[in-house]
Amino acid sequence: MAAAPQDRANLVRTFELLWNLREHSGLGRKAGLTVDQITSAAIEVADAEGLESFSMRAVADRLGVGAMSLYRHVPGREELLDIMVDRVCAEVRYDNESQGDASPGDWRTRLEHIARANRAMIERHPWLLRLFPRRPPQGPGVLTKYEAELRAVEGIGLTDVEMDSALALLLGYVRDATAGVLEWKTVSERTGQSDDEWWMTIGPLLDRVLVRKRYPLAMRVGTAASEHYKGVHDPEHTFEFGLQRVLDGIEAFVRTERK
Amino acid sequence: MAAAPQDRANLVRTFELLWNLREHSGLGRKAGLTVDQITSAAIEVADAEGLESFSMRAVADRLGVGAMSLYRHVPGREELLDIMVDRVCAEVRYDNESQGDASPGDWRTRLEHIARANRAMIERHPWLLRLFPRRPPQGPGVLTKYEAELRAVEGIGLTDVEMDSALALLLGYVRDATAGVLEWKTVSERTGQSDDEWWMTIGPLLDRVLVRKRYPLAMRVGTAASEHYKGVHDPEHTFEFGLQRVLDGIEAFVRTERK
DNA sequence: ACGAGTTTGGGTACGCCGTACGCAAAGTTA
DNA sequence: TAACTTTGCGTACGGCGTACCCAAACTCGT
Repeated sequence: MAAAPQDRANLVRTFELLWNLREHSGLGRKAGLTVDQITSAAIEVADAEGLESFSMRAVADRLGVGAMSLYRHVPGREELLDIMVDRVCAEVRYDNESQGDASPGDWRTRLEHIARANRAMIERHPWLLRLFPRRPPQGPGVLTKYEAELRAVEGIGLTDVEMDSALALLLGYVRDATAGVLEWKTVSERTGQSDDEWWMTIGPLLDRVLVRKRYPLAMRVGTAASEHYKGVHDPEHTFEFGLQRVLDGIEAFVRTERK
Repeated sequence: MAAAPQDRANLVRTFELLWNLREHSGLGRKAGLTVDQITSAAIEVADAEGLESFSMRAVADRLGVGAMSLYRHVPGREELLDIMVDRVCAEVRYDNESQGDASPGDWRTRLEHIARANRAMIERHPWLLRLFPRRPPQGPGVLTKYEAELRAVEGIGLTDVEMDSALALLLGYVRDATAGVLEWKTVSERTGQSDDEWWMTIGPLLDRVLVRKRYPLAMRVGTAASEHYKGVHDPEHTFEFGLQRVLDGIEAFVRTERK
């Protein structure tokens, strides 16, 4: 539990990697590998195979190099994950709607845009879900994204801490809801079992122990929710439901603070 | 990605374990180990050492048995985690406030109680956070808890799917907010670095790259939020802020549906 | 041109992990 | 006591992160 000086050194080095602060002396053998290449390959592996198949060896294989070569450029696996997070945060852009050209009071539209952009980011890179909770890497990608998100709630009558809390609430919801959508919609990432097969197995078992009588509400609602997700309704609809509830909650607070 | 029959067999076996459906033939050597003992030891290990130190060997060591003995009683690591989840869900009790003896219309108080009970559960067992998103094990603990939570929102004017969505919204918030509290409050579970040490290292680095000018909002709000968490204010306050926003959002919806 | 110095690539190895397999110990039943 | 069933668990395999170390590739001073 003690803080090893090694940890601190890695933290500093990762920070320098994130901000491109390390200058090359010009001496020595030319690097055939860059941090950017490693990061790209790592993201490709995680996107394609999932986090549980993500390993230093897999990343190295994809680059056609030896496993230990990666450690010349990146402190370790955990730090590489931080760099990956910063990179995918950098790829989300709040170009128009969240900026000043929308009416300044229309923060709700801006937050909706932010919510959808974050959901899209997670759907592009589902492994992000397995990384939370995590201390966010303080790189340019994360900070730019955070700054843009703060601009969306700036000047609507919240204190600094409330702005942070409101954003955390919104983005937390997006993570959770997106996780729900991904969990139910597609083949399960970890077990390799599709949702249908899962219900086909578990449903009869539940009947067998007569839990319908002991858990009437759970069975009724569970079935309804399951049907709902299975495609009769749009999973989009469920995401929107919670999103509007969150925004309503923030809106109610903004109004009482302003009055 | 194909569904191995092995997975299905494990699913069935785990279900039988959860519901105590396996009867003993009476023959053969007496079992010196029970699933309950294994589950208890496993929870103790995860509580004490964290999920990253949780391993089959560690659990076996705590029980004073060989590692492979566990596999006589439990299909594998993943299934043991499912059983642990069901167990800790069973230990949360919604005794009084969330039941019918409160006024039937006071669903908001009931949901607050549920939120706090779930937060307490996560704080007792922080490793739960690393398990989401996860298909919930359909055991007695999980189902009892779900049933009780549904009773809190039954009959207030929501459809079945909306009841499920509202609960998912609330519990998702609780997970996220509790993760935030734990992340900032105590020594970090994974890196072994305390939050103070982290800021001591990262703060000067941020200054060095002059990001205060490029990310004015992020720096201002980040500092404010950090001070807030560090103890000037109660972390309880932040949890409550988001909780009330979520409940406001649900309340606004309930009202419009009823009118 | 050439050795010295510096940096990179990566092979080997160690200690973890989950767990398949198979055998010995311990119990019941005939 | 013999046959059978169930449990405990030692051994072993393949995979992981990564410490260590040396050779290859490059620049520079001479």
